[in-house]
Amino acid sequence: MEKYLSQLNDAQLEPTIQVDGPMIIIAGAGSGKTRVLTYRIAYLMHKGVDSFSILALTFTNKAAREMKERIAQIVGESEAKNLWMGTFHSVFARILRVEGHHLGFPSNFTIYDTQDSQKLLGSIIKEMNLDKDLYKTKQVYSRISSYKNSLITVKAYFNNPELMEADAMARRPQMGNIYKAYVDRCFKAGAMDFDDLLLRTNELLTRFPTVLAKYQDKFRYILVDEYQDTNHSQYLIVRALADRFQNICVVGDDAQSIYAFRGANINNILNFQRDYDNVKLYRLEQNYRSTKNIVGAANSVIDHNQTKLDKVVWTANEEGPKVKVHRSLTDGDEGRYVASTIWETKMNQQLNNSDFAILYRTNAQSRAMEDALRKRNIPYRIYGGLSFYQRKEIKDVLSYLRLILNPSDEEALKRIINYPGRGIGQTTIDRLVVAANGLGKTIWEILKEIDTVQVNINNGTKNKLRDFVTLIESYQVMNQTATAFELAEHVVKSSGLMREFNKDGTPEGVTRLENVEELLNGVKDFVEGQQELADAKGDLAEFLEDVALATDLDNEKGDDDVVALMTIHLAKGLEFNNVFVVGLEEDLFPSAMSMNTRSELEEERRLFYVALTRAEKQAYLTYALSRYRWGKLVDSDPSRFIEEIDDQFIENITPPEERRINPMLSADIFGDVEPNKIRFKKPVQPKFKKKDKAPEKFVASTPKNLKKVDALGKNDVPNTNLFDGNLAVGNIVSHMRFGKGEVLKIEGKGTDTKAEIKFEVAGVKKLLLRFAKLDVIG
DNA sequence: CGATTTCGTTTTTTT
DNA sequence: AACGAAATCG
Repeated sequence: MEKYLSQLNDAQLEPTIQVDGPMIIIAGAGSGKTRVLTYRIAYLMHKGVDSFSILALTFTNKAAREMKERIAQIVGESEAKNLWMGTFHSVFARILRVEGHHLGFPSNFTIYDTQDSQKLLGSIIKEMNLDKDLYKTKQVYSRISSYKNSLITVKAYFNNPELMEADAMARRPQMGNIYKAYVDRCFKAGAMDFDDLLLRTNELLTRFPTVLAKYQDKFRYILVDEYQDTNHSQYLIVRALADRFQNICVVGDDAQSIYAFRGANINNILNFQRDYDNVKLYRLEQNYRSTKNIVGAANSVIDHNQTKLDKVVWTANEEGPKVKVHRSLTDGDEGRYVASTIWETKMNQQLNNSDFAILYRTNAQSRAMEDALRKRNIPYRIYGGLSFYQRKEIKDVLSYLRLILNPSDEEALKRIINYPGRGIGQTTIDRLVVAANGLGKTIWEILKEIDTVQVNINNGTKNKLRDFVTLIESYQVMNQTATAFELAEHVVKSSGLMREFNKDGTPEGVTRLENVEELLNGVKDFVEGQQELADAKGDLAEFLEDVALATDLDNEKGDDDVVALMTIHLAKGLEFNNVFVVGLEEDLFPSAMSMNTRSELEEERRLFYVALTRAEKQAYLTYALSRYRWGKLVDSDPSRFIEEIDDQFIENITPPEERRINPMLSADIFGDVEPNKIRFKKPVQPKFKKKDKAPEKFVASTPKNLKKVDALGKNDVPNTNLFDGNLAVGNIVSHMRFGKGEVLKIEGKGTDTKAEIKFEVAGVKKLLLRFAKLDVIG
């Protein structure tokens, strides 16, 4: 143990060997908090704390797994495996399997994912004959989610006139009734959604003091990582469990709180010292990850936030190269710039692909990056987005497995009762739902009693329903003896799913088949992995739970040498040698949806801070002057976040000519640009005005005003436009792709002159003149 | 009842 | 641009 402790600096050592009492560690980015957490857990065990009585809550399963491995290296495998470690969701799902019966849930309850929940809400809204444009499932879902995360149960909702009024004012007076119906239906289906895993845990601990006492006694030492991103529900669980022994250690960085949109409450970390007595406070402020330039740039940005704890992150690392800022014309160019830079840097510095990450605000941005990387044959992997387990074909297979385990699972049943086609149509399903609701039973129960129950379904269809029941029951019998893998394979082959997937020979169809194959391999791996662990059952239920709570990051093979592409949210906690933060444009990052209030904007800024601080050696910030959004080419201004960085840490590297290393590779987004025609008379450096704008200014002004400020900045650029003045309103022009059109409007000047042109076929387009090659024909 | 086509919506981030 | 839901037809 001594040998490990000697690896820590003084600031890290103190909290590591502080055993008892409440404590908070404010850990700046890259300050070694994971190391402190792991060593602290090892130290607790070293000091005689029983490994069974330590609960460590992490933000991702991957973080938990890695931490466990590191602890195992110190204290040994057999001890480390007794630790309770995982995300809030997975740990409390595990506990609810055991204790859920107190609340009336079966131990094999299903975990509904977002898709399931929204589908159920969709049917409820339909059944209640509500206007689906007014009650959008997504909005209703997020509203209910925020109720749950704030611990507002259905009962609490109806006891709260303010809430009801707020929903009524928003022209959704039926919210409460939808909420009630949704909760009832989930309960009847033996299902919990993500938020229920926390809400029901709270219910359990509140309503059953003996259960609370049991877990208080069990978890004598509690550690919570990423505490700044806990929501109210999680906060209460932690407080309840830690109440008896008060051995609670939370770690976090208020500057990295980026999940307010799903209920995270930054006040949990800001107020921790008020919540417990005699809190010991530790700060980790030395950054070991990044160069001076990166740390300096990140600090200068986060300084613009008002809401924050006092903390000075510094580093003794080398100065390193400055943060590079690069401007492109389009998102396609941006991708090509990133890809070629990765290519060159890799060559020059002998780096691996995995030394690079491309981070973006929205998943949709991955496409341009992907295209560019593929053309350069740079291996990459996209994390997040539609996760593997949410793909249609995978959900189809999983729905069978879910239904076998829990036949009450309404969403699984509805998904597969007629897939592959069995001649059971929507009308039949609707009648089954009506019958089930009317009798207070599940659809499965109605199906089982189809002969006796009063339902308007003809005999032919009834036969089909009986066949379906027989099929599922035969699987249930098999599940008694077979492994999860044997069962899954049998289901895929015998249900007709395989035939269905085989049917179309399109490339997508082949991919689907491969995905199913991969799922089966995954089940196999799982079963084999579980069999190695003596105490695990290796059964279907556990597999499904893993799947329901898995994130894309968790499925990381880890051994691939690939460039990582992901959203900044997903990148939290990770680090890379070289990081590209792309799409730094107003309305994209910061997102247009997040500029209405100061707190939203500050969260965007923290997100940017997280992005920058992922980089060890070199950070690149890129933006494009126009990009395709919603299928249309849209002009954009550079993100205010670039301006907020102190000049001394950044360097503009937009080259005099757009980089088009290999014109053959750059099928341009316009499809009409001849690369050698693009010329600037001189290097066009974006000039960022450095005048320390107060954040208030951004909040007070409307987005429109902000745009003006930025536009002025852009117009400082010398007029280098070759086309300026050559075109007038009313001209008839010809465009290689869009064909003939008439110039409606010309706006802007200099390099940014744009023309609005009405094409005969393609309709009205706005084009950057410097870029679009137009022939004036009249 | 099922297949095909059209229409409309979507892009903020995720356990 | 891309996907899903609804409308339409067989």
